[in-house]
Amino acid sequence: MTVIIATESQLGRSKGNHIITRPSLMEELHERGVRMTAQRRLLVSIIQDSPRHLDAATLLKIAKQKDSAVDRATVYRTIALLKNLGLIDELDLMHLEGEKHYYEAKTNWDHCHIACFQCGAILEYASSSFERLKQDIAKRSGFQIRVVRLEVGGLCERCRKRAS
Amino acid sequence: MTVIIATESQLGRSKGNHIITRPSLMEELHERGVRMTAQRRLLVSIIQDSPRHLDAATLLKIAKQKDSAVDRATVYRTIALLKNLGLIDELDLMHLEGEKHYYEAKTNWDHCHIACFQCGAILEYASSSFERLKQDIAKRSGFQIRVVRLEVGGLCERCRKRAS
DNA sequence: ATATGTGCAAATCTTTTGCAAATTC
DNA sequence: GAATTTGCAAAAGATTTGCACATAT
Repeated sequence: MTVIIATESQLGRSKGNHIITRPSLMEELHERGVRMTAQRRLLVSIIQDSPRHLDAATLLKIAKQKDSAVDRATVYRTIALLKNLGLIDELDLMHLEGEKHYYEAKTNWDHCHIACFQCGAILEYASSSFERLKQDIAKRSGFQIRVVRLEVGGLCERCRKRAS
Repeated sequence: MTVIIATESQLGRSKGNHIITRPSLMEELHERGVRMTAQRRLLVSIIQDSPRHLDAATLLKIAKQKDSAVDRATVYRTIALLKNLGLIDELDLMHLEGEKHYYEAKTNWDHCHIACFQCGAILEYASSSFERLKQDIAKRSGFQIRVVRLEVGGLCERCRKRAS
C-alpha cells in the first residue's frame, strides 16, 4: 500500500519564502522543439497531473483507458525522452514493492522521498539543508550536478510508536 | 568541520576528526547468531574486501573463481540477507550501466555517490552537512531512519572542462 | 536430528530492440 | 516527402522461486 502524506498538493506550499512548483512539461517540451504526438501529449499530461508516483506499468494502464492502442514500448520511450531532457525524476522509493522505478515531474526545488518499511507511506521533504548540501557537494567535488536523488527508508512516526 | 572527497580506495581515510570505516560483516553476522556456511563466508568476504562496487553478476563471477559451485540464487539470497540486516547498502550509481544494483559494506558514516554521466567515474563523498541533513529529516518527519541513499549524477570536473 | 541453506532449472518481472507501418512537421 | 514515432512481437537483463538434496548446529 502506498500512502502519500505530503505530495504535490502540500509540496506546493512553501519552503521558507519559496514556493515549490512543477514546471509544465508540455511547455518545456515545446520550448525545446520536441515533436509532439497524440500519445506523448497523453502520457505527459498523466505524469504531470498524477497525485501519486507512477511506475511504467501503471502509467501504461492509465494511458490505455484513454487510448487503448498505447503500447508499453511507447511508455518506456517517452519516459526515456523525459528523463534525458531532465524533465522528470526517477525514484526507487526504497524498492518497497519490487524493483520498478517511479517517475515524477521535476520540481523547482529538489526534495527527498522518505519511505516507511512498515506501512509503505511515502513522505516528501524539501529543505534548505538539502540545498546547502548540494552546493557543498558541487563545490567540493567539482561536479556540475545534473540529477540528485535522495531516498530514505525507515519507520514513520506512527509505525515506530506502534512497534514500541 | 572538514569534509573529505574520496574515491572507493581513498574512503577509509578521515572525515574531520573521524575515521571512516567499514565494520566487519563477519563479526556482525556472528553477533547476530546468523548461521555461517562456507559460501556465505566466501561471498561476505568478497563484498567486504572489494575495492569497487559489486553488482550481483560480478560478485557471482568472483565467487566462482574460488568455488565453482556457487549459484546465482545463493548470491541473491545472501545479498538479501545482508541487506535486511542493514549490513550492506544498495546503490544504483545512476544506472550508468544498466539497471543492476551495486552493493557495499555499510560505513560508519553515510556517504553519497557521485557519478559522471560522461566518463563513468564514481566519487564518494561524506560530509557533516549530510549528517546534519539526516538529523534535520529525522526530526522534522518523525521517521526513525534506517537507510539513506544519496546519489548524484552530473559531469565531473575533467569532463566538464573538456566539454566547454 | 532438525532446521536451514544450496543447486538447478524454470518462472517472473522490468525494460529494450528490430522492423514495417503510421504519423508529424 | 523526409524524418521521426509507434505497435508488435520477440529478446534481453535482473531477480525470484519450488523442490529435492546437502550442510550446519
